[in-house]
Amino acid sequence: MAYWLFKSETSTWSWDQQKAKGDAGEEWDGVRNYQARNFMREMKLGDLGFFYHSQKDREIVGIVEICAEAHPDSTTDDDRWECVDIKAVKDLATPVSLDQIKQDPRLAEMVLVKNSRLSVQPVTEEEWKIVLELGGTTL
DNA sequence: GCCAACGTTGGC
DNA sequence: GCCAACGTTGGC
Repeated sequence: MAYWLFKSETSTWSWDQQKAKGDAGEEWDGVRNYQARNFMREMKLGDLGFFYHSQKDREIVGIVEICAEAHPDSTTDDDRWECVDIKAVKDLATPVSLDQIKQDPRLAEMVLVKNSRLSVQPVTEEEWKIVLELGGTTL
């Protein structure tokens, strides 16, 4: 089981929109970055991820599950681009802000901190547990 | 709204 | 295959 983090600007695709899709889930399309795509290719059914709002809110708000492995991105004919489908699992009881993450020395190595521009990124099991704890959430 | 950091593109 | 120019992202 691997853990991931998906980043989205609230105005582009919000957590509320993701939740509205329910168990059907939704394509995580529109990614045009090789690193991000490569991570999506590694994802397996049932892997879990965080849903992060970038820009204005800057906080992790929820938990998602991979419900379809990498397939061609339906928003482009360019066959270089693939994406996975994700579905909302649950809200974090308390959102975990970027500030909190930066203040916690245990999370100093998170990709979110190290490479803020990467929109799809891996999360270690250690980091996963700490963020859940900060969010007052158990699965 | 600014700007630093980064990724991609294309000319050579 | 290098690197300058450009575009985009996202924190501040």
